[in-house]
Amino acid sequence: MMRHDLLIHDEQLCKQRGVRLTCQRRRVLKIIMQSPLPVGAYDILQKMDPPAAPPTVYRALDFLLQQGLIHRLATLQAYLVCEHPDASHQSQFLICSECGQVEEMEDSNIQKSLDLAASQAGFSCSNEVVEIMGRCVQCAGEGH
Amino acid sequence: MMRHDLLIHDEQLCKQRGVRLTCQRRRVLKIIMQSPLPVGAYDILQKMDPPAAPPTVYRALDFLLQQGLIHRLATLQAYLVCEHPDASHQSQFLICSECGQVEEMEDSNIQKSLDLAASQAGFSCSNEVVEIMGRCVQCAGEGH
DNA sequence: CAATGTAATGTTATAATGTAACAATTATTG
DNA sequence: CAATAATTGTTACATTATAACATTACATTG
Ligand SMILES: [Zn+2]
Ligand SMILES: [Zn+2]
Ligand SMILES: [Zn+2]
Ligand SMILES: [Zn+2]
Repeated sequence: MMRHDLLIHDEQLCKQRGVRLTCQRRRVLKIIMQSPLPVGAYDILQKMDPPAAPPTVYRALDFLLQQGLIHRLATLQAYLVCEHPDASHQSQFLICSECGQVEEMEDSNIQKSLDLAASQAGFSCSNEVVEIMGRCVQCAGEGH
Repeated sequence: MMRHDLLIHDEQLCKQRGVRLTCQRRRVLKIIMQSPLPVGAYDILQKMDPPAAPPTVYRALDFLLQQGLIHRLATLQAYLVCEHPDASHQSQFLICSECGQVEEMEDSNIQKSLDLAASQAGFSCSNEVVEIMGRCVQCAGEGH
């Protein structure tokens, strides 16, 4: 279920940026990529083979977040790959409470409405968290 | 700095709804109201006098959240009073990274854009988390 | 290459947030 | 009052994340 092309893409991206996608960082990234659902830091930790300690995982996560290769869901305290890691972007997430699937959106209308409301309040945004919980189209289709 | 009228309002609201704003729940609510900034569960715990154990605080928080008397900020893992607890509502929060102040908004444009994007994806929302980090108008004004 | 400085990792311990499970108590109802 | 339900007390533990310091790998430059 992993997209190998995405990993290669991320590697090239890091090379272009002059940052190092080291062994540990790549291992963590691969674990996240191989998961069909967002994974917690300790889920990743368990899948580390050979084993690792929490700081190793969290450092890798920090790096991957900084490089925009993954996102963190604040409501789930879990991590998932970014599908469009080329440019820095603000995403919105649709999180299905039933199957756990998450869809990453980049909706410009949402973006505009957020920026407008913030600027009207004199607020200058640095980061926007939008996480919508509910039922995805598949789960909603399967009856109540 | 606490709004006593809000506490009275919340008490009446609970009475109307036939739910019990018990002693422990009121103590937790008052602690949150008295704090100028969002408070963590363990901050509340420390302020409980006479002392209490974590489950006591979390149960009270669960109740207050269910009744809509407080909100939880997923990004901060902290709690703050709702200023308009009368009707169930979706809020958006402006969180200042500098001073920690949080402003609760109920922006209908944001609401609409979220609902539209979700429905276009066939997604039925149950709960929406919108937390915008940045600098508030005061802190942005104070130079650099 | 050797010396040096920087970046990354290893390791141990601990902090911070939240919950499970069951007993005891209090409030409500018939 | 007896029975029931709701709330609270208590202990222990689960989960998520970080601090602090030692060690290793990498890069730079003389
Ligand atoms: Zn993305
Ligand atoms: Zn689903
Ligand atoms: Zn509110
Ligand atoms: Zn501020």
